[in-house]
Amino acid sequence: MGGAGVTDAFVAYLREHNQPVTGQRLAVAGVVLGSREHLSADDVTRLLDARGAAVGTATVYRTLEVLVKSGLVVERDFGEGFRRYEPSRGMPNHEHLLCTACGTVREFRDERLERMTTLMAEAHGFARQRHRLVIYGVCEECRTGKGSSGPADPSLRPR
Amino acid sequence: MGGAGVTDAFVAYLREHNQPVTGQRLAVAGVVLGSREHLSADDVTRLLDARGAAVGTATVYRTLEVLVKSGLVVERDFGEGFRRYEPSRGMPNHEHLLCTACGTVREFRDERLERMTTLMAEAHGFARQRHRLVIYGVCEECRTGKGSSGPADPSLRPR
DNA sequence: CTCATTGCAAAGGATTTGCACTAAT
DNA sequence: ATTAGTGCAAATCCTTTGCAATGAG
Repeated sequence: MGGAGVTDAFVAYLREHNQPVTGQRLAVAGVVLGSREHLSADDVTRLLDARGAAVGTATVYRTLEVLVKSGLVVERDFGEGFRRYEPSRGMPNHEHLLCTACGTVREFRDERLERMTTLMAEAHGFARQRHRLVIYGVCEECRTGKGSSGPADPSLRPR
Repeated sequence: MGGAGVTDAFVAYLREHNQPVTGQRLAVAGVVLGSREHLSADDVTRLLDARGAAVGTATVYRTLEVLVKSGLVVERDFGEGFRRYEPSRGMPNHEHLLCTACGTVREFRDERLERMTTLMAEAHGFARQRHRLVIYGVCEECRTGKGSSGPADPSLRPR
């Protein structure tokens, strides 16, 4: 299946911080770090249920927080009313494209934005910390009617 | 004070749509349309209370919805966990700068972004609908320590 | 008068927290 | 053994909804 030891870095992080390495934490980390999607806390809970390794809601949230603090996962808010989590992979700063029809998220990088937003902030006396760009639109699959290549996992969307 | 008839357009809208023109609606519209801030539903409620014209929470939300539908007000979500509302004024599409220290919002326009985001979306097979750019940073006042020129109204922030 | 709006309180969805219980070290 | 994590349920926060009372046209 692929993701053999995707959680290794997380285990290392926990050990370094003298935090217990529990089965629940490994399960949550495995799901988030092993996914290419931008999962919501609920998505994670559901995937774990489906996988037969149910974890309590509170623990899912608490573990996501630890993952974010470890730097292995990034928290996103696309204005949908809930947060999503994605593994930090290599791509440091990237932008998002959100399909308003199926909810799929595509990411891409554009170096210009980094510099542009810094200049824009300076022009208004702000010391830039970060920026968030989300482009809302309709993906190719939704436009051409092909219900294929979407989120893939049925237990994810629709919400 | 300035805003004599800022709600005229709203009254016209309500009449055109055969909707009752109530005191509460005018009060909410007066606060939102007459403000230069990006108010939350709670800010609106509090401003009305302070103004001695208290309006029920549900009515505030319902009226904000009508204002948004009328096109006179725009709804924003800066990922703070709640929504903000701002009058549509002239500025059609603009970006936001949010001070992570005091919560102040500054807006600005940059024509390039419109075209850029359209191209970015197309490059990934998306039909662009809109975009949202928020630059997070620290405003000049907060950096220089001067607690002046901030949100102005004490009943607004802190939340 | 008649129907839509209002206000209050209950309902909701996402996320957090209190606390007894269980497990990691 | 100790200490921290876990689950469940209760609690929060923002927003929505049900429903009787109220007010606009």
